[in-house]
Amino acid sequence: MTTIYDVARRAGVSTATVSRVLNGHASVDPVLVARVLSAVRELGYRRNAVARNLRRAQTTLWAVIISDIGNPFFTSMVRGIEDVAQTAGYSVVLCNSDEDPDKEATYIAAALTEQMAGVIISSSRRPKAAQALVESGTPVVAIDRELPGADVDTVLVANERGAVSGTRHLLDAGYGRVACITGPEEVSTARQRADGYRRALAENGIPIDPELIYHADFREHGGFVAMGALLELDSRPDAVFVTNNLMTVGAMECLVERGVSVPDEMGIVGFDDIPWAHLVRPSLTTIAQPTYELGRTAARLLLDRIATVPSKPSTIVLPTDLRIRESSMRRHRRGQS
Amino acid sequence: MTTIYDVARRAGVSTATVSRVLNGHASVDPVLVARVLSAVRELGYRRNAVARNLRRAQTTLWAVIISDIGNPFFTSMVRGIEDVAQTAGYSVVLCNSDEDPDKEATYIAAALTEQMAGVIISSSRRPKAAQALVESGTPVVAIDRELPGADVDTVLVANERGAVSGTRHLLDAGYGRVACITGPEEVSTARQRADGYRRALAENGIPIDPELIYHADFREHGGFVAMGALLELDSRPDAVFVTNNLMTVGAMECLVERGVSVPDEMGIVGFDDIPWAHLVRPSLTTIAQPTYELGRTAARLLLDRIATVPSKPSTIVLPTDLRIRESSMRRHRRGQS
DNA sequence: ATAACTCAAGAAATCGATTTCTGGGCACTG
DNA sequence: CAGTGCCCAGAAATCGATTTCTTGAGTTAT
Repeated sequence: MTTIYDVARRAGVSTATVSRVLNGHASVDPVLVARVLSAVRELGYRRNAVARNLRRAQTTLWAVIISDIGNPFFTSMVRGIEDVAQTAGYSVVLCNSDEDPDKEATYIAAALTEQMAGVIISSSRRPKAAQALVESGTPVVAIDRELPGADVDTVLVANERGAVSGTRHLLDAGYGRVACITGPEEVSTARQRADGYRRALAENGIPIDPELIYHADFREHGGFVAMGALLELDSRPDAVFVTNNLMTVGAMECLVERGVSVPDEMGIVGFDDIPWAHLVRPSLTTIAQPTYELGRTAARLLLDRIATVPSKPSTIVLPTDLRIRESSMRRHRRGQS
Repeated sequence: MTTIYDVARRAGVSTATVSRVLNGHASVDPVLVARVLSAVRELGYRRNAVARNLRRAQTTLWAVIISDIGNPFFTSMVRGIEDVAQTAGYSVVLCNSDEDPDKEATYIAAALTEQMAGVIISSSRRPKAAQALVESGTPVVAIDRELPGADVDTVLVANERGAVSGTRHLLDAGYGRVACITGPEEVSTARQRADGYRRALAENGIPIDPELIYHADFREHGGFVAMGALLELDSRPDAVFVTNNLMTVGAMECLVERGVSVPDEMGIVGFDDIPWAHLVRPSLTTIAQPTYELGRTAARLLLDRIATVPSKPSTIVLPTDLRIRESSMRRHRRGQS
């Protein structure tokens, strides 16, 4: 491995001068610049980023901690983050916590010991580890989910409002008994979307039936199980609002398996679009989120935070978009069960 | 930031002893061990990984370079890699090249300057940059696609064989004029899968019609355009074999838009499963790949390569699995166009 | 013409860990 | 009891860059 010393020797200058040439922080005699640059070229020198990071006490790495890399919602978000990061000269370390607080803590610890330049996190549950992050002074941005107990920059979508629009749409379409499958109570998005569901019912003067609200795990299987449970109820719902994409798919599978026809016997609206929602039959009505934009926004906030430390954390809320497709369009009005 | 010196002072020992305690490389008086550990705890000391990496001349980071983070095939693969990496104490840096050789070169350079412990790469096109990687002695594993001009550990699926099975299946189902939409010629998977298509035709004594082989870009839009072009042919095909998942989706969209009924007017088989293929109507017949296992295997190869440098690179080929669903099951035999 | 100042480049310190080198103390052996 | 080894812990070197400090040459002003 060639080092800066090799370059300095070959160019007949000191390492300080080589460093100055490479970083352009001070003026250097053009003759020496040329000598250094050609020495670099001849030796195929590549500077050791680890040594550099040590001296400068920071890296060009961002940790992005998400809870499920298998969910297209997160990958689209990551892409948005990545695109901004790369143009700003940062690389993204992807950390998949799988909704496991221990795994998440491990990654946060790694971000700290590796001196990462910043962290973008969509936290599962209540992480005490995140406290340490914030206290260490590492720039942090919460994305998609609030970071409980930490005052940091945050990018969210209008969860409650989106949920209201989806639920209201089901009611407007003529469904009378609308259920809700939501995520773990500790997760802010699960709570807010369920709140929106409740508000939409309240606005229509419909009493809330706790039996119709089911907490699952935000995964496909959870949606499947939840849907099954709802179908077993004595007074079965005729529509369901599902608060994330994977659970929506699981619920659909359950309905297909049991031969419940959508949208006639059961209307369904899911929060967050899925790729190819339009190819699924019946095509799925969804509350789409600006996933890519979510990532870009978080990344820009992080850039700002890295550049200028002292300023109050801001929260940005992006709008959702109700995409009406077949799964919520009952063709024949039937007697409500 | 507390350093190892702070810990040493507090424990009344030298930094060497602290290091020995923390790494467990040599025996240390249990009394001192206890003193060091309690000093660590009291100070909340966290070792600086950057300094450590510099001294040890290697990091605990893997670069995973893929060509499309939006493709569920790659994310599932990444998950497999990640799961192995984490249990072995490595973190994964995800690099999304977007099939852009320049972006890819940038990432490879970063992997080099950051002294990453290893690289797993699914290369777009012919990267000269990859040469530098291999020459530098960085352990490299090629995944999904061969790395042209470099002799490295490789994990692939049985592309040609899988393509043969998919094409043969279409012929067996009674389709007479089968087209093929494949990827860029420079990508090994695109070539091998097209080869499989040709072999299946040859085995059935069907002449290859070059008009029926379309090279697109492995993306959704590419599949859409390709399908459109095939439909314009004077003697239109009655089935199509598509060599990746996103292009399959694009082709389906085109067929839906033009009102071509699948599978009656057009049979379709896609390489690589898509999530929710069973919810799409008609459900898609696919040649499924063991994506997660692909990732795990590559990660294990990389671990081996890091542990024991000198050994000949190996190539592992994993099997594919034809999943027959509706899109290739013509219900009524029609006259071939 | 000399003092004060500017500026570029080299020498050396520094970042925070690991690892080699060194020396003192203890045990075992002849 | 002297000599040889061994083991453990501290001192110091080291990784490869950046950055501060120092020096000397050249410039400007009085």
